[in-house]
Amino acid sequence: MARSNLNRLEYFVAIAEAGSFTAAADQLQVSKAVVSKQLQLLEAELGATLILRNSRHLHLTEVGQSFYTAAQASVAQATEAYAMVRRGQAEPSGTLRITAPLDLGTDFVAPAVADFCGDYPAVHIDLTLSDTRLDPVEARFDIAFRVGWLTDSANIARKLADFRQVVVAAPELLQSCATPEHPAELAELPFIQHKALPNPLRWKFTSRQGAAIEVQMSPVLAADVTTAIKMLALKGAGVAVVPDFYVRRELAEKRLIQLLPEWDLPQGGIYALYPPTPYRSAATQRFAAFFADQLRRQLK
Amino acid sequence: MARSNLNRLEYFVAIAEAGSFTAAADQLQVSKAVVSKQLQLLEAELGATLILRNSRHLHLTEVGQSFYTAAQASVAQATEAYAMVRRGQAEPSGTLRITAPLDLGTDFVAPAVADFCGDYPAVHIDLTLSDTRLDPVEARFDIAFRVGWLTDSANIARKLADFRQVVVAAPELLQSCATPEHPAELAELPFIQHKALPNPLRWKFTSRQGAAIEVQMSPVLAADVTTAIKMLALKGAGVAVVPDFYVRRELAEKRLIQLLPEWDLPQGGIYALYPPTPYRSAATQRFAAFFADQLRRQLK
DNA sequence: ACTCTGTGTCAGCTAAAAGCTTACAAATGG
DNA sequence: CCATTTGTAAGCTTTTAGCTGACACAGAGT
Repeated sequence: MARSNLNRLEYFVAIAEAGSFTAAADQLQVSKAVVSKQLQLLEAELGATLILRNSRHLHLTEVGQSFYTAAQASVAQATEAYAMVRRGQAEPSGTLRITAPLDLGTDFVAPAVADFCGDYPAVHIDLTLSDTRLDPVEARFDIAFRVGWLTDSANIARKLADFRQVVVAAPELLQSCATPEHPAELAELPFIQHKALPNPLRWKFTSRQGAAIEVQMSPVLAADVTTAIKMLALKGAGVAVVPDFYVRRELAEKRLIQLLPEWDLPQGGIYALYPPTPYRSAATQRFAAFFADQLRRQLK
Repeated sequence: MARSNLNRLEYFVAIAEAGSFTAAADQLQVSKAVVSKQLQLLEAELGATLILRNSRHLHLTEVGQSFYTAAQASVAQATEAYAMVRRGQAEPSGTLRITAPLDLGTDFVAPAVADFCGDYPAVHIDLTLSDTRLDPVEARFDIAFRVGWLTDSANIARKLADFRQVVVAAPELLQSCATPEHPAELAELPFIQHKALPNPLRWKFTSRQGAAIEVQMSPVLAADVTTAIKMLALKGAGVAVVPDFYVRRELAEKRLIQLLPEWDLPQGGIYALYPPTPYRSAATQRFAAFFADQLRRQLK
């Protein structure tokens, strides 16, 4: 006995509803010969005659009637399933799971999330801020934002922006010790170490003229979270290296001073990481675009 | 956007339920490569990722979840539709519409129907007795029994038995007039005419020795129903030509006498007529077999 | 009785799927 | 670190869906 073929249900239902093979063919956008043959195949699969037909009229047999009832329900349900997903693709909805590092997360992602939710009330956002780099597929995130440098992974990455790292210190600290004129002098200053970095004490400076120097810092404090680093630096506990975007306001308000502005540290990137799926939900796409836009505007 | 292909729903549901592509492939009896590709095609049709997968684990995305719910329902309904019909094909059920001529109907079909209903309570039989030859497809009969000779039609016929026609008269009648020794003498006797026959007065007799003669009867009475003919003959109203199977008991009980037993009239057949469908319901097939068997046994 | 028109079916063909097998990369458990 | 399992890719074969054009049939209307 032949295996069932659900597509034929669609043909049968169309015939039953259209009232003729020709009409069904038009509706399904195929030739009437196809409709005819598909029904024959369906009847063969079932071993039963569903439709009595001569070239003028057609009506369902008794089995045809009961088969129609069930088939119609199935096809309607299937159509609904397709429509549901496609509708969801067009109009963002559902839950969006996002993770980001604490710094970027608090200052940029969280406000964006708030704005986005206002625009798309059908979307529910679940935001997880953590400096441990959570894997999108492992932890089921739709988007994972990254700051810095990407480790190799199977995920799909898109760079949203570059950022500079800057050496900063509180004005109070600079009163007690001389403002350094050269990177080498930093080794003498108390340094606040970021433990989450791969090599938190060794920094490579490059001057605009092309000179390069690596400096080994002397840690007085350590933290594994950039927010804490910033707080410590603000309190004058020491010198710290932080992303520029994260201390924009503090620099502007002179609560932190950038040291050695003539020397550059390695640039990093702000990335969006997606699980390696061929298609992304409308909500995902929309939020990613929304956030990239907002970020670009603020960092300009 | 690609048109929907309901078969893929079955693949998707199988994957989701089996928990792996390999298991789903086994269950569907196809290679795993096919399962993989079909899911990719489904995702392409939908423009959404349904299943997050790496070579070790897989789990549904959010859209995948809701799609699964609907798809599962659809597939289950479809399977049920198929099963329903196939079950019906295996185990007779439903309504069986039968028509038969009055004579055959009362004496043979009706008792068979009674017995059959006892054996198959799931079958409901709708029996229509009428000497007007109803068309199976026109009047939606599953089986139409015919006695005599078939006119050309698109329907499917199967001969169940032969029958002889016999000339009969009541013993009372034969007291008032001499028992005929030769067909020609019948022309002198009062004849009961069957108006439903194409040529009810002209009968061709054949002797065992090969002699043939056509006789033109002289009607005294006419009826369009064999039951009435028999009744009239029993009352001694005249001579009549009737199918042998219809007067077996009366002949055995000597309430009717067969005239000219050495001469034969044209033989006819008892037929079952079906609408011209490629497949017949289990109930139809079963009843036809049942009836043919019972008929054969009684006419032996 | 006729043709005319629209209907379902058949035959023969082409193109597109569905399917298999083999090979391979990634992940995991010993 | 190897053995094993799992999903995917590539190349190929077979099956199916689909088209067109011809045909037989049933009514409707001259």
